[in-house]
Amino acid sequence: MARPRTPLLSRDRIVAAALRLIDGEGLEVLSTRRLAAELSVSGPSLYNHFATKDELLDAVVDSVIGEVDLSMFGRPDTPWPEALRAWARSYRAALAAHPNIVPVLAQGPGRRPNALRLADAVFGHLVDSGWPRGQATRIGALMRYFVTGSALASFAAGFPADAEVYDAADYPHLGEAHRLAGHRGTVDEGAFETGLEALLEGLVLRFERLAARPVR
Amino acid sequence: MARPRTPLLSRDRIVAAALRLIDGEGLEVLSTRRLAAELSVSGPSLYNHFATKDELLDAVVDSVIGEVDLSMFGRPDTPWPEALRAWARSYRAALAAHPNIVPVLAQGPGRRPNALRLADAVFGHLVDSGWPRGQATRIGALMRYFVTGSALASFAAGFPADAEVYDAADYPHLGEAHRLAGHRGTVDEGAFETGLEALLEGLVLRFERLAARPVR
DNA sequence: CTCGTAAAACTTACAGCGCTAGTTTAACGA
DNA sequence: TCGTTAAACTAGCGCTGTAAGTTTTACGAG
Repeated sequence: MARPRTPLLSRDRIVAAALRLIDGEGLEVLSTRRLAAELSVSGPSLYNHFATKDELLDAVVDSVIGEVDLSMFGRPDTPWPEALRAWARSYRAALAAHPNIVPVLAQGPGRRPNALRLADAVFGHLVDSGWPRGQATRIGALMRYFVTGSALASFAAGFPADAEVYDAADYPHLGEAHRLAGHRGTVDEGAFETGLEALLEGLVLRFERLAARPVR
Repeated sequence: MARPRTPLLSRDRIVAAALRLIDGEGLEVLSTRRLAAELSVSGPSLYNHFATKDELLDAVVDSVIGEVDLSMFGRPDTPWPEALRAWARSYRAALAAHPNIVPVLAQGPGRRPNALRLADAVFGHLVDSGWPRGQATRIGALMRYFVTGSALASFAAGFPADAEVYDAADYPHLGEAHRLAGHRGTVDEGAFETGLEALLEGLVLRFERLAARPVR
């Protein structure tokens, strides 16, 4: 077939179909052929819209980043610790809604539009709140480390559910670790919330120390 | 050729060669054929030692985790904040020494021997220091989130070096972001250290609050 | 020592992968 | 109208992980 009268594909259509496939069946299922079949076209047709499969995956990642709520940064009266907390939760929720794309998201450069928009919002609010620019940059970075790390893989699932794995000679403190996998949601969520609160508390202390001496 | 008189391969040899190849040329270069060629054998021979390529990669990951220094947890007189700090730095350094395998490491379950040994050491030291077991579990998890997140991708490299990308209408606060990529090392390292200190400070506050009320 | 079994190497081959090159037709603008 | 560009298809390439079959060696039981 030659060029159709009405376009069969668009970047948005392709991205949405790819995300649906990845969410529904996993990242490794996303081949160009499989995705094309979902869109009732042939594999190479995708290359009319994306130069490489990686470019397509970048666009999928950016659409997920676009789901992160940034509204808390648009309210100058919202204290930065509260804004960071709300944002980190929204960020993690967006990633949790699409766990299968997170490995790509966590690894790749963040340089696409929604990622830059996110960085701009966080950085802007911190600087407006009084953080020096260099520190604000670091906070943007470290929060990304923490949130993407927490969304990437389940900590609890890393422990086999078979109690016999934990030979007391090798792992003297892991006698109860086989129970973790069965509480995966609460363990992982609890760790995220604990870490988030610890980070915020630590940053508040740092901010107060900065406020107690001249801002340069 | 049939079975040789002296073994050509062993799991350790295969893992070491795989890590060398990944470190030297990247993860995507590691095909079974390429790895086999490095070992002067044929691709399918690897399957005598590992059931799948994923199992091989798991073993490579575990060898990297084995490089993390855990000695600070063997000294009961070392305060837990100092032990966590030293460990997090060693953990990140081990990952920084092998950046190309980090995506696999960060994503996969941690259930192999060295990963369990690491978890045992951290958990054990925290519990011995007075942390309740549930909290100690969370701390082990959140530290993993943070360290692997920080080692996974450069934050600074996520910002294009071309200043024209940052249209002030879209990104009003990112006027200087094009400079980040040129300071990649110091930005990323600084963010890690800032986050680590904030985490530890926050956890110290939490520990003191726990100590101020009955331990259950 | 013999013999059956398991193990470790090789070769051949499969199905699937991302992507290129070439062809056909439609859209677009001069 | 016509040349160029764009979007779809087909055929095909080199590469991927891995299965199946063959050959030889190691091992342990009898």
